[in-house]
Amino acid sequence: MKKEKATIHDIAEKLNVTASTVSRALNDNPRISEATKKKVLKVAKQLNYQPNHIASALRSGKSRLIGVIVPTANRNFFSSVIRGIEEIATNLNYRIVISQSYDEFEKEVQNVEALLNAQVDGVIASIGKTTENIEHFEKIMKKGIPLVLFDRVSNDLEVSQVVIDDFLGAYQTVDHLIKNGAKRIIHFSSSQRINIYKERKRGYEEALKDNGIEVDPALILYSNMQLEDGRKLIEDLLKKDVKFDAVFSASDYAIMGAMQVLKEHGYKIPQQIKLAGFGNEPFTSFTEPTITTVDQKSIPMGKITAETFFELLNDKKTDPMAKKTILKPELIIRGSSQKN
Amino acid sequence: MKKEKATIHDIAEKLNVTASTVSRALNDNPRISEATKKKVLKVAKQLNYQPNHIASALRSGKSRLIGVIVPTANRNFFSSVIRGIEEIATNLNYRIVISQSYDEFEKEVQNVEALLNAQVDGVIASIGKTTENIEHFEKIMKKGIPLVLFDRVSNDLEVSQVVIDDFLGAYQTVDHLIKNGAKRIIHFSSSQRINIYKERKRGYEEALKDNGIEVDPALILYSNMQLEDGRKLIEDLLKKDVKFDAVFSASDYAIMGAMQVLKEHGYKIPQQIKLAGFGNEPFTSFTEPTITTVDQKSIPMGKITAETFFELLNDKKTDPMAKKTILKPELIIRGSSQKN
DNA sequence: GAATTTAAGACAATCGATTGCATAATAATA
DNA sequence: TATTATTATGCAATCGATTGTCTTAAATTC
Repeated sequence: MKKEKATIHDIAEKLNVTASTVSRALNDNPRISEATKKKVLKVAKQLNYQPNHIASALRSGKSRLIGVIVPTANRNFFSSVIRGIEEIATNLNYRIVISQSYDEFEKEVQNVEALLNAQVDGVIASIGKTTENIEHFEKIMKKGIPLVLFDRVSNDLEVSQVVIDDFLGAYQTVDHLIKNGAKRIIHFSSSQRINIYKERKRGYEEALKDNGIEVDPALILYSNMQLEDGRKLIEDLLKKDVKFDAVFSASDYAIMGAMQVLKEHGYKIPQQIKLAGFGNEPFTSFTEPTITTVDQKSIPMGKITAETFFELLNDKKTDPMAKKTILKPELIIRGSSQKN
Repeated sequence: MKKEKATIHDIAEKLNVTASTVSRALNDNPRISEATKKKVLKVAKQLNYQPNHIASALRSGKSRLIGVIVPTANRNFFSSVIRGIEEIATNLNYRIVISQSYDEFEKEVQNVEALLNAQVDGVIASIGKTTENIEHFEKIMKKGIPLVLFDRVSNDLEVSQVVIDDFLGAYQTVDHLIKNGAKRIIHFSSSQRINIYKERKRGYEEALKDNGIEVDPALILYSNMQLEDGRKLIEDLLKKDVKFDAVFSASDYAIMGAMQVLKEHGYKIPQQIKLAGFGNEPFTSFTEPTITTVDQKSIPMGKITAETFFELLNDKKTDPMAKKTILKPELIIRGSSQKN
């Protein structure tokens, strides 16, 4: 009953060959005859041999581990990307190691260190909100292992990345709001150091211009874009009696807060004020009215990120070009933005 | 510029000691003098030494990796538990390896195999819906490494587990519905092979009995409890003209579907029909009315699961008692269930 | 049939850290 | 001072798989 795990040496002994032969046989090396391979495979099964990845990793330098860094694992977007990554990785017999930065620069740096120490074969990450410099990511690249960024990326890093076309998503949304009668559109944004917010704002501005509406900086409000922020911003606007007929938020949470306050004040959505968010969080289809938003293609993004990662991993060329994949977002038109 | 990673041998050479001394010094072994330890630490920093976890893992048999198996990473509950686990694990300098079973038995078995091959130091898991037998989990236990189950557990396994008191959560919810005037309460449930659903049903039944209401099996409906299931079940009831004044669903998604259909048919919630779900999914606080539900304490559950795991890991006793932690759920009373 | 390839394995070093046992040097004890 | 304990390291094996080089025997070529 003693289940001592079998090693290649046990197999070797049983067949009167050496461990190297067994190793090569198991790896389908052409230097080993078919007959021997068959025998090895048979004994391996018989002994219930399970390869020791750690030993293999030590010698070969490949751990079959991918480090994944996200700000937080329990936001729908990130957990969906993780889901996508995991699916691809598992199929290729790789494992993913998750770590969270909590949007803290310090933790992000620590996470990179920890993952490198764990000898991951590469890293997939989405940059935290407070990340100031990117030396830790450069360290990964210097090691010569693949690094792929998704969604929250950095322009300072010559590295493969997967994003959605935030500009386009915002542009289409604002254009849609205008086509449905909106003229004075508030925009909720956040730190312009973060690409996605900069791009969404740009999309907002361009859509206004293209529709002959002047951009009024006073209508662009910056916050952390949580639900509470959305509430406060709208309450402020109402207090100051600022006139507006629509809100385009770069975050679904903030637009949710906005909608709550507007409804509390008796405004009719979408008749008096139209709303649109960004992210297609699950709750946006459960509210009343349902919220128009932009789908970020999170699961496909995870899959494509993983695929990009494996391309890099298998690409033996010395300096693989940094490849930028831009996914097309999808405007999901729902009740909060319809004409009357 | 060549950044060859330093090993303990490099440190040893520089100090004219052996690698074993360096290893012991780094591990703060009492057999090494303070003076030497200081010197080693200094040179280690100077060479930017980073320990190779793989090498250490091979020799010591400890990978500092925890395998985590969940049905899906992108459901709020699971991603929150993952978040909690990660937080604790990271603090203890452990890494977590995520894999998803997609509620498929086959995948779950494969995941266990893969994690064991990756030499994880233990496994934390929530069992899939279709899991028929538990041999794969027994295999983990036979290996003598910790296994902790959370939420979806198995009574057949003598293993530490962390759950919420599903019975209590359901009981309190149904009691609350009755106290608010409900008399004929529908219950949405799912496979009775899964503990949590069995317990929730039991809580429902007990609460009815304790309030002098007879349990009517016709009012208990079984499904997969997705949103669509909730819709269908309610549509059926309305078609059949079944009378009821409340619905208690073991899933928030199903109750959401129910609410949609009821509102579409002109029913007033909660005046005519009261609703309550289970899980405290984020969307339940954004609907109209907001949905009464039971909070499952997902992040604490993750943390406690991880803590239980580490207790087991550090417990050198041969046969640590399987420890069952039962968290108290929290009934979150919202608009969908209030008296008139 | 001698010379040269080729095929199939064996041998042994290696990856980097850990650890049981041995040893040298020093301190404590008789 | 001789003897025993103690302290601080060194030595070498080990974890399990991988891989460059070498060897042997069979196959091919002329």
